[in-house]
Amino acid sequence: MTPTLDDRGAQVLRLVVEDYIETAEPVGSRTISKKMGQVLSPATIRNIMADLEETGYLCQPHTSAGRIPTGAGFRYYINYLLARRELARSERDLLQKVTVEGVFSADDVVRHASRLLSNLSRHACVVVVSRYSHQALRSIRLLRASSDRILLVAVLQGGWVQHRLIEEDAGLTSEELEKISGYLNEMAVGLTLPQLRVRILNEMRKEKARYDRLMRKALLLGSKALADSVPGEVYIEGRANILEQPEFAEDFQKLKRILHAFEEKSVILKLLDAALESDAIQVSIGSENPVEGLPDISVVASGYHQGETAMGSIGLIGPIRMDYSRVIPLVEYTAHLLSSVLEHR
Amino acid sequence: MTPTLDDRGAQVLRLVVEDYIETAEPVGSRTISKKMGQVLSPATIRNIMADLEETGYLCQPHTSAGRIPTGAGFRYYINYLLARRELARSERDLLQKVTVEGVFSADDVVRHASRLLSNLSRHACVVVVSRYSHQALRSIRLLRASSDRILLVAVLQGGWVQHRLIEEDAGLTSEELEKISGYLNEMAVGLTLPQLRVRILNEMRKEKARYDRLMRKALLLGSKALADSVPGEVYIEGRANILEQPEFAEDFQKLKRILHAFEEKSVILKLLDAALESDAIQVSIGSENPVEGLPDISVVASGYHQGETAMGSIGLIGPIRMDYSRVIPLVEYTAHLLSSVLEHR
DNA sequence: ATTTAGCACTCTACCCGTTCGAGTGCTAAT
DNA sequence: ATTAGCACTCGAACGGGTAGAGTGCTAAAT
Repeated sequence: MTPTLDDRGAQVLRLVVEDYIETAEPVGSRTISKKMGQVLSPATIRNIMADLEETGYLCQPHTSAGRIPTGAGFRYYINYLLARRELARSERDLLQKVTVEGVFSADDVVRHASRLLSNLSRHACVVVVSRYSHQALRSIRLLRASSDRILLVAVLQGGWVQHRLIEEDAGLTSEELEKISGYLNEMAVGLTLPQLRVRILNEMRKEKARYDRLMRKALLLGSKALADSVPGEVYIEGRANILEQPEFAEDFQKLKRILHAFEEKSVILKLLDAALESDAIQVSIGSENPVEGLPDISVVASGYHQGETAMGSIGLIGPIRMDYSRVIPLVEYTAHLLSSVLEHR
Repeated sequence: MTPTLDDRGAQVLRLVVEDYIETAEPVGSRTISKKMGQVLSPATIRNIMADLEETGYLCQPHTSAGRIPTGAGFRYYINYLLARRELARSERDLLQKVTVEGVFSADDVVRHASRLLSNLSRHACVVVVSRYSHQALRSIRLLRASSDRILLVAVLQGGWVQHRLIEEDAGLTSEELEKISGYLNEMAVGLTLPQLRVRILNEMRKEKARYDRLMRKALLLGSKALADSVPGEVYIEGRANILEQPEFAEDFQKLKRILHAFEEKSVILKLLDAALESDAIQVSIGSENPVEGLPDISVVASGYHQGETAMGSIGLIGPIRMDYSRVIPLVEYTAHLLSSVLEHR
């Protein structure tokens, strides 16, 4: 889409969108005329609005109501008209404080950030941690968890911690376990989890593995632990903020659909999918978003990364009528912050 | 409260409660008369109902409506009239399968159970894991997490895994770390986390600690890691089920309060508090429940334990109008199941 | 040629009165 | 003690009438 509107049309569109974002009510020509300082009369505005309706940027819920922006209207607004409101110092400080201070695992950091972001924005905040599998291993250790289970703990580049249980049939003494653990660790350091898996499968075929019982055991346990891939995590904070939006208070069906979506990881992943790879902020409005059955919500999301590797994404989920001028810088700043905090771990 | 009702009164109360549970509508005398096989006419039922209203077990939303049970009515029903419906074989099998099968950490087990229970009951399910601090340590290990952070991993009796990061200023070689880890482990096995804390503080005063640098380091790291107590976890599944209840669909304020409560761990903990210590099932109805501002919900919960130690509680949260005859056995069975599964870990 | 005042028109939200039906309480008969 | 009968009450549902917000169109003004 190219900017096809003249100045006046664009300004009216902008004012309509902004008023609608504020009030959630259809906007009339009178209101806009006033906002422009009476430079143009309501009648003129009406003409302009009629044009905007023809172009598809505005629509009327019914004949004698004001106008509300269409999806295309919002899209145009976001692409060409949006004035980014810079974050207040207090907001930046708060976010910085929460993410940087304290000794937390990377999971905790993104969780805290998510919580705070949902509070600041008054929307639901979602964080996806998807790329455990791209992180190099810093160390790996086997511990006895019970008489027939072993716990594998992996510390990844950047403070992520993974652990999983492995069934173990043959009894191993703790010295043997220690030794196995050492073998695995030596093999693993610097590799990602999928790389380690490949390496283990290769080693299993080699000569040496045949003769060293403990090495054989180590490979076996390793391959067991890595058999299925790591799923990643989804954290959602501030779900209840959805309830504060008047558009959902009125339409119970929409509300239900959204809250049900929050219970399904896969749906959330789909919603934030576009933001996963890119660092740029992604805004998907209403029917643009990749999940059918949720045409009424808007997602503002951005990927965050650790060094060169994309690690996941963080985003806000709310009504189409979001305060983008505030929300976009918020998400952007938080994503940057996450990236830079994670870098130094 | 003692059972103060004659047979007829009790039967009518029971039928009113059961009909109300099913329909969420006020129940009229006609309906009850039919349900009793026309043994008594509606007029007679009306008299009985009027009595029940005087006693405080029923009330009318307005003069010409049917009756609905009061809190006291529900309480009487649960205490004296409830016929437990045994679980279907399929339900039991399903629960058993989910909790027993697969190699999962204890956290995963309670999580799965919670998810399934919420699906079976169509209510929101909450699990509290509160008693990490009562579990004896099976092993403890220090791993390097980054150049200036160390990861402490603790495996507790019964498959619970805890890990936390510790800041570490002085550089330690991996051999030294290994040794320190060994010291700590020796000290820790068999103790609970708070016990270990006390022990460490004691050791720090002793002669030996003064002269062995690594031991001193071990104690220091240990005390740092245990400085603050372990918070425990709260998992909630099936929040959206709340939306399916007609009483909340009508009253948006109630709905908001409940969903906001779900975001606050402390509120949830309060709600399940009573169930934490006891193994018996706890039912708290409406205004009985310990959280003010939530007079419209009912909590059915039970503690679960591991061996002799209370580990946490699992419960369902729904409208006062819950199908107790089904829900109570469900929660009870699940709690038992959790206890027995965790025992063998 | 553009803007604007004026006006008729449209549609919704709201209020109000009516009706309908479900359910009650009371009384008198069984 | 029970029940049939009946008058009564109340809320939900329906319909008409009104007020108000906002429109589109037309003709006048700039």
